[in-house]
Amino acid sequence: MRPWRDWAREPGRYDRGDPDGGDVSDSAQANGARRRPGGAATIYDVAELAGVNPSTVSRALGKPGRVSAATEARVRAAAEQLHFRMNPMARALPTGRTNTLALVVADITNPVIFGIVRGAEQAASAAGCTLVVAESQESGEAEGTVVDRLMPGVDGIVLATTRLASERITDIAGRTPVVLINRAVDGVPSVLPDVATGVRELVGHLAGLGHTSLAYLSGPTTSWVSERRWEALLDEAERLELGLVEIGPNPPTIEGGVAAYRRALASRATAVLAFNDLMAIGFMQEAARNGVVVPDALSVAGFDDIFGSELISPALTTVRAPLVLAGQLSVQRLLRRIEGDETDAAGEQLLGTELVVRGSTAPPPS
Amino acid sequence: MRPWRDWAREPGRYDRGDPDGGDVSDSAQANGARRRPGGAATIYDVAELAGVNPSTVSRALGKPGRVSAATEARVRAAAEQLHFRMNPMARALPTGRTNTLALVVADITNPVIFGIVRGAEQAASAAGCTLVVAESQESGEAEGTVVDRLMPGVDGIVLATTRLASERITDIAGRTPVVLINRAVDGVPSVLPDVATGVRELVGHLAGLGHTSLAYLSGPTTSWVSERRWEALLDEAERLELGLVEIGPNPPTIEGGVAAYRRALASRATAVLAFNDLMAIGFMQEAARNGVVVPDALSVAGFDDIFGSELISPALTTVRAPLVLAGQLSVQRLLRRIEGDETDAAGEQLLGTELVVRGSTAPPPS
DNA sequence: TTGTAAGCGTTATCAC
DNA sequence: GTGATAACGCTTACAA
Repeated sequence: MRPWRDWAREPGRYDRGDPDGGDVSDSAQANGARRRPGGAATIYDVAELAGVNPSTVSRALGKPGRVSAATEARVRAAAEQLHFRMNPMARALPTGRTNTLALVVADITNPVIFGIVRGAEQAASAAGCTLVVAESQESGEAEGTVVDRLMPGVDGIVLATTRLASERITDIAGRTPVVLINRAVDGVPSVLPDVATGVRELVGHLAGLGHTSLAYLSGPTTSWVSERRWEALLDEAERLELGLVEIGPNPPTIEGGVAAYRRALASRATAVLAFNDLMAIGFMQEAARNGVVVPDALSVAGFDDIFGSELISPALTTVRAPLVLAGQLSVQRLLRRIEGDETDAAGEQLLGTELVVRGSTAPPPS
Repeated sequence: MRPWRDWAREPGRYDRGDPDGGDVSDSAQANGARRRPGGAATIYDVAELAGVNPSTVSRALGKPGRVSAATEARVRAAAEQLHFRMNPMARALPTGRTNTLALVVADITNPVIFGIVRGAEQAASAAGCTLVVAESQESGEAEGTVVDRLMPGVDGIVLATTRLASERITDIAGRTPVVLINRAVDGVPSVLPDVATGVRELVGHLAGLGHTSLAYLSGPTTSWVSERRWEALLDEAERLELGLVEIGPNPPTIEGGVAAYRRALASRATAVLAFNDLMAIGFMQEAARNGVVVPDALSVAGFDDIFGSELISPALTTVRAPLVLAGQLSVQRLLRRIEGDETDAAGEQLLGTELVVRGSTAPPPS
């Protein structure tokens, strides 16, 4: 019996109990993995089995070269035999590192998110981190609450398409590492689509087809990207001397696209650009219901190239954004920040976009 | 300076029978300079400010009526003032409860998952729990690893469309609370679509249109639901005296549907039922590329009613499953299990499905 | 290289 | 009702 083992086993007042005072071998023997009631094996169990001190187990399993090869082998074997898994909570306490990252999104059901989630999950698990996903349901209020709740339990946060005010974001970024997706805030690292280029390509495509008056279905006022797309559109429209109207704000959903239909039609624009594909799809569905043929009577385009954009008929012309990549990069940058690497401190990382021309755009009716 | 604060700093705990009398205050001081990484307050800080013992803070913030109203108010005010957030890791250690649930899915990018994730996230956050999402990428191997890694850090696990072997699932369920979605295993609670009814409705619909030979595009052999659908199809085909062939196994993806195209066509079946909508969509896309008109030349149907099924042209006839509900219910059942409620111990919970007839099914060519 | 023991922030048990 | 303190499982100086 090891002295430290005795201490740990001694029934204190707050001992979860083991009525038979010390010998747990009966049930332990049978199961092999369940030494303590309700719990898994600990480094103490492993240490006992391997005949070493718990701290040695910690070292053997943690750092590679800190113990002798022979000891490490013994410890590994014992850990294996007991199905030992390190308790991340217990580890988090002394180290302050939880190896957990949070991804906060506005709306989980928006397909734009899927790519981001997948990329983030991949990058996180590749780094041995756990990813918690939370949804703010398009509400800045709810998002703040979510972030507050998550903060103490994670090493850092990726805010994707956040609806938070800039000051709030700065504040949060001051307390914990943060990376933004689809939003730029001074002093906070972010991963963004290259809005200007994407808009330029799309408007160029439309102008090339002969369109001279455009309508933009904007997203929520809280959407930074929607605002930026609008600004870029204004620049391009001015440069190419095209007519342009903004219709919105709208919810960034299918319903938002449906709701904007009449106003867009009333604008007499010959091409409608939606803030995102979801809105473009809703708009096209409503057009179809009203007997307006896309693209013959009206061209429609979106942004993001979500799942479904090539399914709808006609397939949607859109500006593809590398969503999976955005998820991956944001997590990688977050991890770098957590490691204390401040080299890319507050930069905006622009992701190239790609114009995908499909069936929903054509020359305007003559 | 509060006495308890001093005592907390004094050598205690493991320091049995060997009081070195030396003070640890130097290192304590050094640490005290920068409190917690991130500067967050602890219950000690709150207690100091409120002029009470840390344990009182714990009680005041934890259980409602365990302290006097006056004390509770003082504690709450102090906590507020310090922006105190309870450290979930520290709390998890003595309680064994992490208030974290895991959702493990085969493929995050499969739209079937979206509804499940959303429902699970809603139910979890409604219960004050954090949801970690992990992906097994359709590999049972990877799924086992993921589960092992997650287990010590969560209170329970929802396995959605798991690719694990039954014994492995039973084993996991023996170590931690588990609820299954789209999979039944003896002794483990599960949430399932009512396969038999859904299949009966769909086959009835097809038979009513005049189809007499059906082809089933099966999913992976590891997919429990795919197997069940096949069995139910066999029953129905037999009962209605219809021809039926199985084509597969296939990956449960768009590519899987594309790949199965030629074999399905060769079967001369007039109606093709895919294991899921994704495969049905892939199949329809390939049919379109080959000039085969759906539903005139061939009827196609799927299962799940994912986002995109009503977008594709013709819109897909499918058996809708209440995915969001499945996510919610599974988390609710998991929580009940975690609370120790064994009443619904190992039941299969069947969710009603709904036949959604759209444009992809029609009478067979005469 | 390995053992010793303090400490992470919280809860639970006991004593007053 | 509140204070005191061991314990949760792990890491990490410091000692040996």
